[in-house]
Amino acid sequence: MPEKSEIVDLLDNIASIMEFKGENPFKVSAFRNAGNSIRKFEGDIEEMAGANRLGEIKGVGKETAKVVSEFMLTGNSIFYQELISDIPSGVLDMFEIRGIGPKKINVIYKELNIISIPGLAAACRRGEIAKVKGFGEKTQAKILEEIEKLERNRKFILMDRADKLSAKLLATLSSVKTIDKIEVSGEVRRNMEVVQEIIFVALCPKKNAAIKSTAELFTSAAIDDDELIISDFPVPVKVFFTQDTSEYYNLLFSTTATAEVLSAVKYTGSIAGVKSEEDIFKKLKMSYIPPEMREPQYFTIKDAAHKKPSSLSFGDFNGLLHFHTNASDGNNTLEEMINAGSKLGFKFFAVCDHSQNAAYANGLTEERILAQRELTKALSKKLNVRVYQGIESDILTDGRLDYSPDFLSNFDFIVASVHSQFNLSETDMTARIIKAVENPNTDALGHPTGRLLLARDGYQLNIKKVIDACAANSVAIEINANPHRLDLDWRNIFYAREKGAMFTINPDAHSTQDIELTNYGVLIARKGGIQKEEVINCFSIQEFDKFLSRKIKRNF
DNA sequence: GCCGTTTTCGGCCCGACTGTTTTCAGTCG
Repeated sequence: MPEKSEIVDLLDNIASIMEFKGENPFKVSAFRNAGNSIRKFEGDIEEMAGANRLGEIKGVGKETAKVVSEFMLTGNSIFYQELISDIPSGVLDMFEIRGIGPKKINVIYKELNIISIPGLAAACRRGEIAKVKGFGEKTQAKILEEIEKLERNRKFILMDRADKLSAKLLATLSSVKTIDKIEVSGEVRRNMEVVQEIIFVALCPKKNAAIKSTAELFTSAAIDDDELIISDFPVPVKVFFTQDTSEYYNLLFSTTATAEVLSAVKYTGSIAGVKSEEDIFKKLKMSYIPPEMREPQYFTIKDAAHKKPSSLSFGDFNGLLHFHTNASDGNNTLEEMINAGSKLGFKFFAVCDHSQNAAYANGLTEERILAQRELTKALSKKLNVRVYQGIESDILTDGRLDYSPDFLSNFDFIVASVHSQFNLSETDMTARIIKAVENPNTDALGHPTGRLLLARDGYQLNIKKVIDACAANSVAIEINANPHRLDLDWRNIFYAREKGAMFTINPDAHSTQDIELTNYGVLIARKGGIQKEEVINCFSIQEFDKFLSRKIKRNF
């Protein structure tokens, strides 16, 4: 049964290809809208399809419902297959290139007869693209740059996908009778934000039998000595087998860290006679380092106290601080978000919808904020939880926050974020963000670099200067827990902690399901050794109130 | 293609940005 995201992708692909073929733009957006409706739909899609009720979802009509139910039943769509039947597959690949869309791809294919990404890259290098009407030198350079980025990024998957895939694989591999013990290793074990291979280490008394029966579970599995390489998934999966306990821990240790770190801890080869990873550290005459901190940056930590492993967990969280509702671009009402958060153990809430400048996200006008403030008061009483009136205020191009200074003091909690004008110079962007951080109304800096992992680089920024400003102004630095962001990058956590900065770990939830994304932020925070005392979400209500009142007396 | 109805046909989100143009098309969020 296809996942919901696969259904949405199918409808999006159909829309793009129709656009490429010059279909009626409204027909195109009908497919795109149907995809959006299904993405936002909270009920059971499978059940709706089974009961022939997909058409009841707003935005899904007769035709789109037909495509979806066929796809769910057969994993295919004849409509889609017919649509792409006369287009070379290499042309379809071009839709992944950022910066060019269906119209430009059409020109590339029809006028230049280019039918693959490598062919397009070659034409760019020969300078042929710049000569075409509607294109130019800059577009040509941009296409080439994006193709190169795409080729690099193709080798990786995001943390959430790796997490789910490795959990599924672990369950499968654990069911192999000849495997006594198996653990995930490598990048997944180090809580890496992007992953290019998934590694397991297996202990098995009958090694060859275990390798053989494991290989049989997969379509494409190659045996290389004591290692199985499985190519059934978006990234390679490697399983290392051993029948020796000491070797098992050596394998776990050596496949967890990179060569750079193994060299830093002077691990030159298997250490005999160990019964655990702790034993290996003892033999290396070092104190234990948890897997997620086994990174080169660990060895640059100046304050010995910061080397302490983090015990931070989802259970430490009291405050759900940066989330959206259907007042701006979220899917759920404030009440639904609070109820869902309460069930997960959150005790106080700061709704942070988009500010008025964010028109694309239905940002709230002053009038609508005042209405939301009444709602927060009513819900506080009704649900018996503390609800703060927050905002994710856009940082305008000149560094001012959205709304007038007078009106800003109406908010209890302000996350300041950049959502526009990404292309400033490093100097201008740094000054812009520092100005926002120095604004006495700002409580937190949202997704500090604006990066989208495997998709878009962060803006040009002197991150250290920004961190300095956050620390100096008691502004919490966000670790945005959305797997596409995971921003602040964990590599900058060490510097931020050194400067005494506070952190806020937020799901940036746009639906009730998103709240649990907080977990990915926790995994990232643990890489930097962050303790719960450094995270404002883990404060008690009293401590959080104290944090809010640290600067100015609010109007509330 | 979907929706809604003043129900079987007409309207469908749009502004910013970029790079290409010489007044605008394509892409993105």
